[in-house]
Amino acid sequence: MNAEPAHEHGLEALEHARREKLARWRADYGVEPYGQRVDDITSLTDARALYNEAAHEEYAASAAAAKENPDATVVDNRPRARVAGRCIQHRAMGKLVFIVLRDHTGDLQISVSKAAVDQPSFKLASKLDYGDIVVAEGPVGRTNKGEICIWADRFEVHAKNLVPPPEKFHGLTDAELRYRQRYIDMFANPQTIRTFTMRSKIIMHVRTFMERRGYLEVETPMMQSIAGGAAARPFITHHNTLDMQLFMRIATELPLKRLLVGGMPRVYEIGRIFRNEGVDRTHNPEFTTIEAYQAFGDCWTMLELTESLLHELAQLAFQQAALEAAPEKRSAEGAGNNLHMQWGEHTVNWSRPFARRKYGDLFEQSFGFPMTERDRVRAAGREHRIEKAETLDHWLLVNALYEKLCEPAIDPNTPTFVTDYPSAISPLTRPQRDNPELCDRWELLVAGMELGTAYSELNDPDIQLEKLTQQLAGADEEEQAFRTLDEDFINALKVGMPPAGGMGLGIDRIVMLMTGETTIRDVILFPLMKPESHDEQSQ
RNA sequence: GAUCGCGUAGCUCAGUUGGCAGAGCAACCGCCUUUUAAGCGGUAGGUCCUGGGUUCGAGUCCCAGCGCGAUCACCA
Repeated sequence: MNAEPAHEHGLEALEHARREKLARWRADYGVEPYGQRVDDITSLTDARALYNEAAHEEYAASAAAAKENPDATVVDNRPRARVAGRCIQHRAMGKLVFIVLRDHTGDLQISVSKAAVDQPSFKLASKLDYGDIVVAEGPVGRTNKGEICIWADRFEVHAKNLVPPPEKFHGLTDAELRYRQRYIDMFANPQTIRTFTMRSKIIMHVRTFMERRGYLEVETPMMQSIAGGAAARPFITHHNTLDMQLFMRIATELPLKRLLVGGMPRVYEIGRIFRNEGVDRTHNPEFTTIEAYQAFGDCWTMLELTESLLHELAQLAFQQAALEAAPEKRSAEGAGNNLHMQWGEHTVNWSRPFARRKYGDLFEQSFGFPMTERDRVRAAGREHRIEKAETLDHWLLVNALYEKLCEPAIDPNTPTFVTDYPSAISPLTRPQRDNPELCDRWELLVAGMELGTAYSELNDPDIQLEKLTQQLAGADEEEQAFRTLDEDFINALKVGMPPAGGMGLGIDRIVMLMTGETTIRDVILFPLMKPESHDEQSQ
C-alpha cells in the first residue's frame, strides 16, 4: 500500500483514504463503483412492507431443521426485494455486515453474509463507507432482535462517497452548511425531504384548487423594463444586445390585470418574485407568490377563495402530519373543520371561518380614539417615537402606528383578515363608494406573519393615474432611480378593465405554516447565501 | 444598520483561576455470523476564525476585523 503523503491532513487525508479504497476496489475486485441503470427498484418503505411473518417463520423453522438434519430441504417463501439507498450506518461483524440504507421514503437495514454473496461483494460490503450509494437484493426477513432486514444475495456499490459525511448520530446541524450543501442536509436530515415533498403537494393542491374554481394559469415576464405592482426595491439587470436596463419583477400584479383587460375572466400565476430587501426568518430575496384575479369579483370574493384554499391546505397538512407522525416537528389535532396546528410557540386554529377585523376598529381598540382624528394621531406618533412623526402624511402615520401596535395585538393563533384599509396606503385599490378614505382591501395575518392581501381592484384610469402620480411624487431620490409611471398600464385601464377582485399570497410562508418550519430558508431548497469567503482574495 | 451570542479535529461538542490541545463519532490497522449510535485492541488527525495587544506564559483576558446565528430596525 502506498504511504500516505505526509503533507495531507484533515479533509484531504480523509478524501485520500476514500480514493485509495476506490482504486483498490477497481484493481483488486474489478468492480466499477460508479454504476449504471438498475430497473425495478423498490423503495425502502415499500420493501419493509413486503415482510411476511408466516414466510419468515416457515423459513426460520426449516433452516433450523436443516441444521440438525442435512437432508432436510430449506423452504424459503420470503418475498424478495431489490432496493437502493445511501449507507447511513455500517456495522461489520467479521463474516456478517449490517448496513442501514436511507432513501426518500425512509431507512431499512440490510445484511450481507459472507456465505450469501461472492467474495468481491462481501469485501465491498465490509469496507463500505458511510455515504456510499448501494443496490442490494434479497429476501425480506428479520433478525433475531426483530429488525426487518433484507438478507442480501446481491450487493453492489453504485456511487462512491469521497467526502466525509456528517456525524451519524447528531447529523448535520450547522445551519449554514445545511443550506450551502443541501444535498448533504437532505440525506443527513430526513425532515428536509419531507418538508419539500409537502411543499410540492401544497403547490399541486393550489393548482387543482384554482382549476376547480375556473382560473387559468398564466406566466408573465420576470424581467420587466418597469418594476411595478409593489413598492419594493428591485434587482437591476441588463440586456446586452438591446443595451437595455431591466428589472426583475417585484410583483405579478400589473401584467395579470392587463389579461383581465384582454378578456381572460379568471387568471392566476404562481411564480418567483424578487425584492432587493433584507434577509431574515420570513424574508428571502426571491420567493414564490400566487396572485389571482377574477373579473366582476371583489375583495370579498377573494376572501372566500383564500379562506377555502387555506382551509383545504390545512386539511392536507393535517392528514400528512397524521401519516408521518413526526411529533418533534409537528403536532396537529382535530378533524373536519376543527383544525389546530402547532407552529413555533403558536397553535394555529385553521377552522372556518377565520376572524375578520376592521383596520379602523383595531386602531381604535389600541389607541382609544378613531384613526381619523388627525391631531391625536399626530400626538400618538410623537408619543410612540414614529420616525418623522411631525411631517409624515396622516395616513402613513396611522399605518406606522397600526403596524407598531395593532398588528402585534392580533391573536397569532387565529388567522385574521384585517379589512377596510385606508385608501391612502392602497394605491391599486378601489376606494369605498360611501367612504372614500377607506377601501375594499384586506390583509391576512397568521402567527404574526403577513400571508397575503386582496383588493377590489381600482379600474378607473383617472383615479389610478392620480394615485400612481401621487405615489411617485412621494418617492425619495433613491426610489426615483427605479420607479417609473407604467403608462401602458394606465392605457390598459383606459381600454377598460372589468371590476375585479385580486389576491396575492406568499407561498413560502404558507408552506412554513403547513410544515411547522419557522424559518423561510427551511422551505426554500437553495436560499440565497453570501458566497463563501476565500481569505486569500478578500482583504 | 443596532444589540446579543457563537467560531476548537471531517462531524457533534468539552476545555476549570491564564499553565503540555481533549472526548465521542468518522478515518486507518487488527478481531468478531444477529448488530441497532454494535463492541474490543491499536494508529493517525489541530492556522483553537483572522490580525494586533496584555502577560514569564493566551483556546481562555483586551481591541479590531471576518463569518454564522438570534433579536430588533427595514421590507405599504
